Amino acid sequence: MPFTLATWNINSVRLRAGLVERLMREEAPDVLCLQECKSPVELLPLEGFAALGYEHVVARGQKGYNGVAILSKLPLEDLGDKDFAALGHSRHVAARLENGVTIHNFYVPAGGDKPDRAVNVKFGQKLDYLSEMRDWFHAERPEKAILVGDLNIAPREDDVWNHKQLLKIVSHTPIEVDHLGAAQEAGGWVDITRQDIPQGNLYSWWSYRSPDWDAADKGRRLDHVWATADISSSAHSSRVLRAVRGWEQPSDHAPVFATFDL
DNA sequence: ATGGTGGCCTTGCCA
Repeated sequence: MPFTLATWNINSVRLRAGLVERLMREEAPDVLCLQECKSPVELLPLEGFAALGYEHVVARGQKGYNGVAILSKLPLEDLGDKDFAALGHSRHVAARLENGVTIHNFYVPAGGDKPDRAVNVKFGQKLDYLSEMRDWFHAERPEKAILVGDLNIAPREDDVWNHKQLLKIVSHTPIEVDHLGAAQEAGGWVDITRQDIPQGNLYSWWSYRSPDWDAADKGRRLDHVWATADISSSAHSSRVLRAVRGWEQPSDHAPVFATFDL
């Protein structure tokens, strides 16, 4: 049974519930993972989602910041959440589909402006968060699992609009890329998006501060779809829906899709 | 080196 999964940093799900519903109507992924919902779970606008067939929800939230949700047409079992780096933030939740596939939905800390933990606590928290992800995956050895989310790191040179210019910019520094790679390696995670689209520049985020984001195209690939090796060969049809970044009152992120034949 | 935009916890904080 093939199923299609999408990940999207929505930057306030209550403000953009209409955009979520539009994506559900037009693209109809079986599972839609959201980050930065910025809402307590009890205030999520779930009625409209359920009316479109997304009746199954596993979410964590808090007022104003962070928040992750898995909205699904398929039944979900809540597998809980982990508070990596003990931040007390809603940045992870996991669920299992009836076919036995586990889905991890992550919103990794952005890390502040200065890439130096001695002067920027948030950068240290980001690195610690990634180290604890690494340790957890090393202990858990995930199988039949998919990891998606806004990982707030663009690891490859062609994941950013200008590699050299961004080497000291948080999201593309070598130490962040190393930490992300260690977490990926520890879980045996395969980068599904790059398995399907191995060549060429690919972005999922364009800053609001860029006056003409589309023409300037100063993007970064911050949003990822990973899978464990045992199911990675069943993945195909990865794509970034860049046009969604151009919708009315958009999120600064575009959704990333993949399909799995399982 | 700086500031640019956007959302919410608002007159600052976070991304």
